[in-house]
Amino acid sequence: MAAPLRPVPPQPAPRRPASAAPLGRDTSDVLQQIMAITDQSLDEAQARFMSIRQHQEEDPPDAQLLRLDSMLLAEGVSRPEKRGLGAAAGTTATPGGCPNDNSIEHSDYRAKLSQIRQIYHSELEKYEQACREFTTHVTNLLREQSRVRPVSSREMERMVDIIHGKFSAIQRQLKQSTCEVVMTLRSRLLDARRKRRNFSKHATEVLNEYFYSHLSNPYPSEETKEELARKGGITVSQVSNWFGNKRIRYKKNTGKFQEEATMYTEKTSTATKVQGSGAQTSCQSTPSPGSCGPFPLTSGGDMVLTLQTLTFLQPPPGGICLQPLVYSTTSHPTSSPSGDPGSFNSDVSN
DNA sequence: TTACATGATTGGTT
DNA sequence: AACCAATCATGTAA
Repeated sequence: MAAPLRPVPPQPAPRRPASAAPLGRDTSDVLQQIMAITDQSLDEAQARFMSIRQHQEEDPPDAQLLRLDSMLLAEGVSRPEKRGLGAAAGTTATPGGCPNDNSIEHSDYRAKLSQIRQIYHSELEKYEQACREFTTHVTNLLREQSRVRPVSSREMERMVDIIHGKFSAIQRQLKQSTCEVVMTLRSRLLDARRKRRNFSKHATEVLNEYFYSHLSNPYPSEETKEELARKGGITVSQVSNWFGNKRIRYKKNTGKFQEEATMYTEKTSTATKVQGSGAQTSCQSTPSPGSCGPFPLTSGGDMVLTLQTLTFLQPPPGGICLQPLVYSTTSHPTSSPSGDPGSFNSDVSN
């Protein structure tokens, strides 16, 4: 008979508004709805979610909830609207320097984020409303019961607390899964590596021309990098990356690049048919004494060769001499000394 | 689908 | 900070 109300199994509230989602619906439905926004690899996210969820039951929830809240806030999900844009995209740091077209991907990201935000808030709203209704329902029940048995206000409060606890657990799940989805989305849409695009042909030409006409010292100065970046329509970081990759790959397999090298040196050689007198150094700022450029010369470099193409015909025993032994009497601080940037053949000696 | 090319990232070194 | 070397992840041609 007067059975005290048990820690109620969440029953549907009596007067559920038509618009509200069914309260008894499993939260995984909500997860699915949110996750459907991002099209793939969400099984993984969900799996992670599940495992986190298990931990969650052991861990003190408050700290975790705080973390979730702050993350959702940082990602611009918690905030109802606007500023989500800046908050979301603003935190996106692409260390290597982003190509200038990433705003497109960012807008894609923001669009999806906005969808997530909408669903998140509408679900949150539903839960809150359901929670209120259910609390009212239970309170009413207790009041009815109080006619047949004494119901202390303490008991009332306790029941309300229990209900709120249950609902906040559900909300926590919602927050957790939203976080997961946002992270997945971020990594998919904002990770620069995933968006790699090959440079335009023109950019590659610009870079190659410089590289092969400065084989002795393929280390463009900051100014030169900027110039190359401007000409190729890419960023300075991309220029640096490109030269880093190029040097290492050229060094590793000089033979593979012979054809390319010949092509570019011929190209530039036509521009500087005559060089002669100045033996216009390629060996600016030599890092290691006795050798020219970053790729050590094996034999002290007493021979003065100025034909770049010879390099390709005669890879050094060590396999890492990029450049024919070009002697430099005048050593420049870095590449691209006076008037160099732009005219990549200024120190080509052929 | 696979193999190779290539831009970006990372960790270590100088 | 710049660079190297290894590696990752994507683009592309066969």
